[in-house]
Amino acid sequence: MTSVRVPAGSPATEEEARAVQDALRARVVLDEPGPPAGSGYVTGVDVAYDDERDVVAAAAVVLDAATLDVVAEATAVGPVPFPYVPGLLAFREIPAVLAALERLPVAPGLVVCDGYGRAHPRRFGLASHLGVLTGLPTIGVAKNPFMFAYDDPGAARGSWSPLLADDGEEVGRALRTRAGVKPVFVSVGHRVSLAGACAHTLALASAYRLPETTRRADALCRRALRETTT
DNA sequence: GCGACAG
DNA sequence: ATCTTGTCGC
Repeated sequence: MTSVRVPAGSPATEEEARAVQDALRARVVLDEPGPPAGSGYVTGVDVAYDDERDVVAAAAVVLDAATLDVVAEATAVGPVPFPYVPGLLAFREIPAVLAALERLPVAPGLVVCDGYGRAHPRRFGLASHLGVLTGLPTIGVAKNPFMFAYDDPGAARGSWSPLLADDGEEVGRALRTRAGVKPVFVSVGHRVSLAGACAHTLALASAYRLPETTRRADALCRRALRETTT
């Protein structure tokens, strides 16, 4: 199991963190369609915590988008760099995720994050942040709607409805990946269109509600956390 | 001021 | 995120 400690260096205050988001937001690229779904590599990233021991473990799992076979995986562990604050999740997860991505032996391709991208109070969620820092195409697939409104999409797999901000902007989509099951909440991160993000999500989530990428990354980071004794 | 609030 | 057993079902 590849594992490495993550370097320190995070905002000292919430105000500082919000300022970082406001500064980096301008670098998000929204006018690229992104790679086509179903081919190339797709990488899932996720993290698990043990606040008692002050440990965060991240995992990055690369899948062949056509077969969903695992191509490569990497993990990284380190101290929890930031408390959980709604809207500032990225500062808690990104240092470890970056370290795990750097340990991969192959280029990640499109990165699927467990959380939001554009669907964020300041339009700069975890997926947007990771995209800007790495330059990679990224999308966010969340299990719960944050502070946005939506109508329940149709019961059929593939049905969707817009995820709307207060000002009426479509910041993402509630996408039904399995018939009759609670939808997932998709938003773009960096260099991918919303339609493309949904196409990737649907291609990755045929057997279960969540994309295979996040399922694999979730299992791996939990295991890495369990096996960490430092 | 009070509550809501991705993971 | 995390605390947490057994159980019903494919």
